[in-house]
Amino acid sequence: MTADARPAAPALTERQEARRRRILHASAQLASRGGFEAVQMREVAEAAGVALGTLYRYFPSKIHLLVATMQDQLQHLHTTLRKRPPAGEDAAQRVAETLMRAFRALQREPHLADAMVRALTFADRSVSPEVDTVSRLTTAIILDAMGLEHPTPEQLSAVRVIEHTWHSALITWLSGRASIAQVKIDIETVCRLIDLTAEPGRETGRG
Amino acid sequence: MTADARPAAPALTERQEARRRRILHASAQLASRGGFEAVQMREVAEAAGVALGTLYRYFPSKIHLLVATMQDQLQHLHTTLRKRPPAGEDAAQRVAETLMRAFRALQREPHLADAMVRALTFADRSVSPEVDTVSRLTTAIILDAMGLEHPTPEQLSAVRVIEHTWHSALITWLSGRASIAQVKIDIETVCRLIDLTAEPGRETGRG
DNA sequence: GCTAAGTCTGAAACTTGTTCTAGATTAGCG
DNA sequence: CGCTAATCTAGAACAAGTTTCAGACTTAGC
Repeated sequence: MTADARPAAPALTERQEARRRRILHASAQLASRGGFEAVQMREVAEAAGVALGTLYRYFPSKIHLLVATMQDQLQHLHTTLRKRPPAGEDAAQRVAETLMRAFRALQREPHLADAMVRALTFADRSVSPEVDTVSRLTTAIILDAMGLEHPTPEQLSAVRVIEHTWHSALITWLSGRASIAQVKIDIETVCRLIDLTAEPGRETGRG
Repeated sequence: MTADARPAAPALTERQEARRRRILHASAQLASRGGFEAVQMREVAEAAGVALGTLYRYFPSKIHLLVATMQDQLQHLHTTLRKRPPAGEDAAQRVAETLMRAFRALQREPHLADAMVRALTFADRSVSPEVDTVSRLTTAIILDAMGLEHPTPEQLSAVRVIEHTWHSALITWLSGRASIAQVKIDIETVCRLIDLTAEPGRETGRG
């Protein structure tokens, strides 16, 4: 039911788990201040109270660190959303509402959003597993909003396109090339794809 | 009619124009070999036969350089496409065909694609004007394929979403998280939005 | 408690993007 | 031609991500 994040994490000790959390916390904190550039590995290490080498043992690159930070934040969001699910009439509305809620959360911490999203789209192949985890989490959130347990391939395509739009629209907003209103329009526009792929007469069986 | 690229370029001399071209050529060459990482400013400068300081006078950062490289390549593509426009029945087909043609071009130089696309999405506010130019060029290419001179706001939204999908799908392909087939499906999926925004009975007035 | 293996620390070193400087070259102009 | 301002060159210097290493500390097994 729940998406398992780490495939073969070799069981960290308590102190190691604490270190990991301190690192992620420091990362998010620094990112919240000044975005991607403000997350400097030496500063993260110092703020987390670990040596630079240790930081690199936990997260093999700055990109890995920030993608893990995003994973963390997304998990929070997912939990929050499950507590208060979107209330829209049809699937498209609920997905749009969900994404707009996430967007508003990001607007509260635009620098953090900058660091996480830039890392996510800049990641190369060496970060693929971690980026994939983020992607699966995002997919899960969207499917939740749609109220689907067993989506058709067509619906999965629509969800992928929605994710593409979501990431890229965030990028344009973060770099100041699109307004908040424009991001909203883009999200609503792409969500119309959901109506296209909905099989008529087959409503959500969600209780 | 044609999109003007440089707003206030202070009229380069012939030797300067030649230098600029040598730099862009070196950039594309190095990018073709090894992607984003292989474009090292010192190497670009050496390959182009200019001093490092000069390179930075022409392009104030590696990102600026790669975005300019993309601008260059897109201009080629636009010219090519105008010579052999897509032949599909309706607008959605023509746009999908156009993007797939561009995609095949990128597949021939995957490393170059990597460098350009990663730079484009990683660019921060300081590169906004240049990224915007690329975006306008892309929009022009898509509108050409649709055969529209005066798109409605709704249609522009669809085009923006298509661009979002295009960029983000490329990213997933470049980082090995999506197959060529999947990119094709995503493009075709998002192009269905065009049908949604087409006003019935109002066909292209293209001669 | 003792020891071997693994982990963490502190610090230096290396890489590549970026900046800076002093002197040489070039362009435009009288 | 000779002057002046702008541009270009070579190279050092700096910044931040990443790697490396010797020695101190933890952990697990005995």
